[in-house]
Amino acid sequence: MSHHLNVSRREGRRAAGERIEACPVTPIGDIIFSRWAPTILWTLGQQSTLRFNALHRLIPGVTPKILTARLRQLERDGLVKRTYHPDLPPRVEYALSDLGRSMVPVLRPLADWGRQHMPDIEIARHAYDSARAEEEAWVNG
Amino acid sequence: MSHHLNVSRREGRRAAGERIEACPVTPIGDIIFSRWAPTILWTLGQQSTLRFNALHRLIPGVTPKILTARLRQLERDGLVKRTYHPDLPPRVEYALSDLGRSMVPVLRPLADWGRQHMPDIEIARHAYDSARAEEEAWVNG
DNA sequence: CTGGATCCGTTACGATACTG
DNA sequence: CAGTATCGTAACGGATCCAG
Repeated sequence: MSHHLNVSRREGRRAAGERIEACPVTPIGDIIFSRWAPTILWTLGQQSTLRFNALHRLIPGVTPKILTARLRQLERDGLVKRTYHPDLPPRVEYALSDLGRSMVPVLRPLADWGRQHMPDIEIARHAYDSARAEEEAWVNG
Repeated sequence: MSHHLNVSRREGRRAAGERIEACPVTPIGDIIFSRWAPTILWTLGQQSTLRFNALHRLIPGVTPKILTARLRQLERDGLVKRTYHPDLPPRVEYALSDLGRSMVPVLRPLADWGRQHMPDIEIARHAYDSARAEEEAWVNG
């Protein structure tokens, strides 16, 4: 998955009696855990086709290097189609493949959950940090 | 996002007229993009509570170090509850919070998509690699 | 023995600059 | 316009070590 893409997928030896369904998300980890992949898919899903620099402008924070790397990965995975037009200046258009388009709706529940619960997470973080700070102050007397 | 957790979330300046909904997945990237976070959430979702080493055994491939780090993060985010029992030997139990439990079903569509389309992705990868290899052979004469 | 922490190497990422 | 080159950072993976 992006970093650590080359993970040893060795089988886990299960103790007898332990019977838990393996995490079903793991297989697509390579896609989902990549830093910008979901954002790229989402953005391409909003616009039928986009040129490299357009995509770059629409995704603030990503650098050309990373954007290139993710697009190549998504192209290899068959989620994105890259079309090179040998014009002057050169023109390259990116679009979702059918496979890529099928993934976009899947991101929805994730996004909805985020919108709904992000505030709770922020609160939890502040609470945790406060508790840790207090704890530390107590130790340092 | 685990790696690169400390990402500058600077606003992107949009060119006038470009009107695209920002990727709604980004806000929960810190949670979802972490290498083991979904797996941990999923595994805890199957079992009401689990001890550290039990969790370790159930998630093959993760090292104690990483497992600890992710559990701390998820605890800070309010998704996981950590309970320390000062027994001998010591006992630490991990379980999902209500917030954490609410996230598990969200992973479903992702998992289903993966099960359905993973073969297509494998095929696309082989096709891409073959094309590249052929191309290279052509260049090298 | 359990629940970690430390040391060290690898690799994805990020920032800036430069090129066909 | 569409990337590539170079460099530094930080999250991960493996192995080992440690305290209660």
